[in-house]
Amino acid sequence: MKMTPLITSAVMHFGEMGSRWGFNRTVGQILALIVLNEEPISAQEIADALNISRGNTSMGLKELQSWRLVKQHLVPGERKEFFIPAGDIWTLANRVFEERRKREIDPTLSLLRDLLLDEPANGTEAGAQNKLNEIHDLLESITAWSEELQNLGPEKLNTLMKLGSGVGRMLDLKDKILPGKNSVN
Amino acid sequence: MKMTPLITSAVMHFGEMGSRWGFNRTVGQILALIVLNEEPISAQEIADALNISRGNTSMGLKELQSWRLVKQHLVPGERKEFFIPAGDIWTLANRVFEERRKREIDPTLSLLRDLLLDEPANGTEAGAQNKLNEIHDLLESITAWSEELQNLGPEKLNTLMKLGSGVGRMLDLKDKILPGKNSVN
DNA sequence: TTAAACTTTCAGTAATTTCTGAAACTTCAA
DNA sequence: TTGAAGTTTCAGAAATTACTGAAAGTTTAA
Repeated sequence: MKMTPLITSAVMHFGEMGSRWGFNRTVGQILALIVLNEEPISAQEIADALNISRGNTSMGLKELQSWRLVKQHLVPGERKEFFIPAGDIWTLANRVFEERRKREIDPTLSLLRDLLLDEPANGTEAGAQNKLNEIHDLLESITAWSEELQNLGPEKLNTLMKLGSGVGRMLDLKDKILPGKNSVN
Repeated sequence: MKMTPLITSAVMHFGEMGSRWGFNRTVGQILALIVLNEEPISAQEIADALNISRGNTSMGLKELQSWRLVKQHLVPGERKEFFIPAGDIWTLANRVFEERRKREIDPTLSLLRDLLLDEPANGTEAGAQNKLNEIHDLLESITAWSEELQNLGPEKLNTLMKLGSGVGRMLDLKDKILPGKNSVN
């Protein structure tokens, strides 16, 4: 595992950004290293390349596996475990979205559902509940929509993204194309 | 400013989630309080309701203003400043997306652009650059797409989201509807 | 101008998160 | 079974991030 200047810059940057993406510095670095490395890489090599303890490496790898971003790769004849990305870039990005949705939206959705079951005790609470209801509906739309996009599959999703402003024009025409169904207002 | 049990639960939860959404506990709590409160609320009232120092409140409000999530509201005849949400729930969600994109994607995009300008020094670097290029393209698509969705406006965006699986069928037909333009492949 | 009413800043402290490294654990070959 | 080669765990240390509160700053009214 040779850390060329290019790879070093990228790895360091992914470390910096790590915390903004939902994991910590070393987890970000480990991910970058595994993705950018052509060959499977062992935990010890990672620890050496990044100058971090073996323990930290182990925990980082565990976390990345819980995010389903990296997976183990058994090399025949080798005792130790090697790691590789859990899929192509597209898949990884999807996984990050999905995991983050689970961590950032789902818990709130569930709390909001609970809070909306209670009868408002007074005018103040009624007003607050209205707001919470709006938030709830919005988060639910986002969740449904993101699931929708997921099972559209990469190719179609790509088509949709590349469509650009065409999507607006298409929406204007949609009632002609998909009569009756799903019409809003 | 009366903290009913309902409002308290919501505010505490938004505090917990704050860090996952890109700001810290008290910033999350302050935001929730301002959104759920019908009337404009002063910094002092916020500090009292949340049991946090006046200084912390001031910094939190500054941060929320930098995210363009809350704004000042001048009450005639009152010396102190009051705060209200910077828009409806929809607007706020949009702002969060936008700010997060700025913090989470833009810096990476800019680094990747730089790294891709360099000539690869060897095979390893060439391979890494390929990956980086894939990541770059993906992030650029996401950025372009999210801008696209933004200036679609709330109504159309809502239509699109509510369209559900219809979007898949629509894509199958798109070449008939928008001949020539934006065709992919 | 003064001072009251309010806001902001920031040095220091507190709380939280991350990391280390030694010990415990696992697996496998001999 | 033993021990070598590896992995994981976790208590405590280090680093980072958030918070307090006193002091400095601002604004307005008299």
